[in-house]
Amino acid sequence: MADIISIPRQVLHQQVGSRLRQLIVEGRIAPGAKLNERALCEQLQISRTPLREAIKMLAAEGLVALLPNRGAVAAQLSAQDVEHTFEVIAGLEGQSGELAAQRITEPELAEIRALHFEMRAAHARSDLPTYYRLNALIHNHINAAARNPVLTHTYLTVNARLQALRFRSNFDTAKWKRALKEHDKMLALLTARDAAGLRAMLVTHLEHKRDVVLELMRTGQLGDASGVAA
Amino acid sequence: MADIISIPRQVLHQQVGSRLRQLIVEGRIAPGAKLNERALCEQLQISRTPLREAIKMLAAEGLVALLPNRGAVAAQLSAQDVEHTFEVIAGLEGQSGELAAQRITEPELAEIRALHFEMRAAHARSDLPTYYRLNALIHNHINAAARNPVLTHTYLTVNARLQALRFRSNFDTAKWKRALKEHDKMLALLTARDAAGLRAMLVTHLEHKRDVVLELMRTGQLGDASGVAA
DNA sequence: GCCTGAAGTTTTGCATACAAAATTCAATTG
DNA sequence: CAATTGAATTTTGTATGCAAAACTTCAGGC
Repeated sequence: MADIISIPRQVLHQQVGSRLRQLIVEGRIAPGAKLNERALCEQLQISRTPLREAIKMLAAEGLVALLPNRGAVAAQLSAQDVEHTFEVIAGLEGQSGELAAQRITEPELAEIRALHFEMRAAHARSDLPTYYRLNALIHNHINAAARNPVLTHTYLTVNARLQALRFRSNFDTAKWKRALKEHDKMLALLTARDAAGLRAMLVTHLEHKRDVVLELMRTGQLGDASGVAA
Repeated sequence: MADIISIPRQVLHQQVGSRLRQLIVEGRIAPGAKLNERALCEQLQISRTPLREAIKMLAAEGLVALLPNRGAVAAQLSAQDVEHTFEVIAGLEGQSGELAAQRITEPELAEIRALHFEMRAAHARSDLPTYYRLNALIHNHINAAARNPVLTHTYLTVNARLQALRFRSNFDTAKWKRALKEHDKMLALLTARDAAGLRAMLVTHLEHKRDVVLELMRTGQLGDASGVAA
């Protein structure tokens, strides 16, 4: 009999890891910000051991950088890092689209279509947060339809590093419309099970996303949702 | 002035991480084997704190699995895991080949060519260990020529999980010859800067490697270079 | 004979203690 | 007044201690 009463909550370092990951991805710990152990311990009401273990996990994921004898800081991507990361993400999403077109089931496709129209609705309302949420959800659903947990895990890990960047980026109307149009096309290609076409479309889509992010970096408009800890 | 005397050796958990990674990748800690903290502490002459931190890093890399309240075991891939992982590696190597064909310099190409002929020599001598070493080196050099550190890091991380599997796999003469022929082709495509062709060739090459590994798994011939700790 | 289960042992998970490195900051000197 | 040095403080890195969970062993019951 499995777990009637207990709810053996995840071990602490996993919980802490999830929480820290969330804080960094949402930008509440700003890129480059120092992770002060004592401060985080107090905030999270834990001792340093599980905190440090969690930090090591995030370091392996590339979300924080370890400075020997100087602790850890939230990863901060240079323009070059962003280019490199998007190049990898484009490859991963391209592959995931290619596989999804081959493997997706009707119900899965229906769900993505539903999300697609919800996203269009959010666009019509200029509801950016909802748009972002649905956009990410669609990409994740396509990824899931590729039926490859290793691919999904790799994608999520690499993508997490970009999430903090994109989180608050408002982009202009023309580019938003272009992104929408690309999503229309993606849906059509997925419906037609056009694997090569969807791969190409996703790669292009990601290149455009990259350009948007790079431009926001240049003009310094990235979401500094600072105000961490303490 | 930077580091004239000190040599501030890496922090302990990094060293331990590297060592453990090596032990697992080389199969000296067998897949599925338990990582006993006390035993490893004694063997490595360290305390449990840095060891546990190292284990958490390897868990994030996918080299060990964490069992709540039951410690960690070296990752053990099922046939499905192997298929999924090779699918991802094929994508990553394909992309890396595509980029390398666009970005490789003459000296880099010359070095790969040299390694290629060394590898052919090892084949002629039926020197499997040397063949493996050079084979891996060639793939790493192609990867490096893609000039994308994020891609390289992702590739190395995912590939590490397979390394333990391939490490001792002897494969039959026909398949070995086929692999050699594929390498000849790869070199030609790289010389011709045929990006799409090299991508396709690498994907095929990886599919063949996958089939070799899967067959070895089925027939139970995988290198159990067991004999860990103590 | 095999399952059950309870005491003892081991092992893991978290907290704390201690040591070394880095940072801070004020006093001193050029 | 700027720069520098060095003591005080903070912070990180490692070791150890303690409690809870898991495993082992062995006796007893069905």
